[in-house]
Amino acid sequence: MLSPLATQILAWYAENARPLPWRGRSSPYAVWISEVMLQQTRVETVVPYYLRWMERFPDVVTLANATEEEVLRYWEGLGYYARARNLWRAAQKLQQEYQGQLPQDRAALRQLPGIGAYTAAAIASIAFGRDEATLDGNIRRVLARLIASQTPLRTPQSDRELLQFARTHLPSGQAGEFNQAMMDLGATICAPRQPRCEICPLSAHCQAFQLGLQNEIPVTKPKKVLPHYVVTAAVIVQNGQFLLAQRPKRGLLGGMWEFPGGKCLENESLEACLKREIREELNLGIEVEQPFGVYRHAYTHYRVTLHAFLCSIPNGNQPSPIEGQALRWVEQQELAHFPMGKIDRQIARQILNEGIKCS
DNA sequence: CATACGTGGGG
DNA sequence: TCCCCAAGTAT
Repeated sequence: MLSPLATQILAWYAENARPLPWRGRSSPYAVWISEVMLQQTRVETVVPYYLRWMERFPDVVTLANATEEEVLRYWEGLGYYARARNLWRAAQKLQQEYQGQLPQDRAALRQLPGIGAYTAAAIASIAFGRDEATLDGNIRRVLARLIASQTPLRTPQSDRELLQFARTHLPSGQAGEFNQAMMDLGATICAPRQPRCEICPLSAHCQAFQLGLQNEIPVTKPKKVLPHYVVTAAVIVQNGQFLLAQRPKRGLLGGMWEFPGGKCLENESLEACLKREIREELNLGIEVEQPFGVYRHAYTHYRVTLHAFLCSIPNGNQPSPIEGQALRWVEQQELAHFPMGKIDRQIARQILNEGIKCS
């Protein structure tokens, strides 16, 4: 027996499901890739990446046998790059331990790198028809409004309440549809701001709407102010080649390539900062020749203003990475082959556009 | 349990 | 310009 709420949302979904490339007769692999790409990322952003990815890595084995570098290149621009490396590692685990097939069980899925509580239940329900409820940002907001929950979202207490409610309405055999329907509803009607309650198929079941509280719910925790850092980067040119360094596998932009540099200390000049950073990281003395560009960027938890400088190396010195990071001298035309975050890609593009004189 | 982790679009 | 936030996960 379906609950009236489940009946309503499934009927709405049957008419209003967004036509997305991973919907329809998609493989479990396709569902997996789409779910990971969609983590904290908008549908419109994901679609072109998804299509390119599936063209190049159509199945688990193809992905497992690719290089990490190429995987990151296909991910470049999507952000949260640990997702790409985890996908690649998970593919290798699937190839070795599961004959290249995704497991169908939520608990087994949960053991793969990059698959957490949400994604495990999403794949189990969408790709394998399992009766699993799940919570993402959209579903949390929809459910919180349905029960007019005053509990701040993304807390263990809130998740317990919401998951319990979701399970009582989960239509057996149609959990995947139910979960996707809730997400589509959250994305298109039950929006964070200005929800369109007048056309919502669930308004008759929605306590927040009945109470006129749809703009007050869900309750969210106050945000913190983002710190701002001034950083420098060196475009080091020698014999027509540019020096690139690979970032550590863990942490910000893990495994991506960059023009080396780092954070300025208090009261430190840009040039002094750059020389110090290059000395610390590469045990290398450089000559700072001229300003190359200024780039502003906001990451999730801080902002940066990056000052890039054209630099040279006096008389035959050579860089030697202190932290064991990889270094490469790269021709202009090769820059495109190295996965980079947004700022470094902008610098690389500018190098190509301007055609740097080589010393 | 709090924090780190990217980027782009909309108001 | 600035703030919000979007199909979360790992530590």
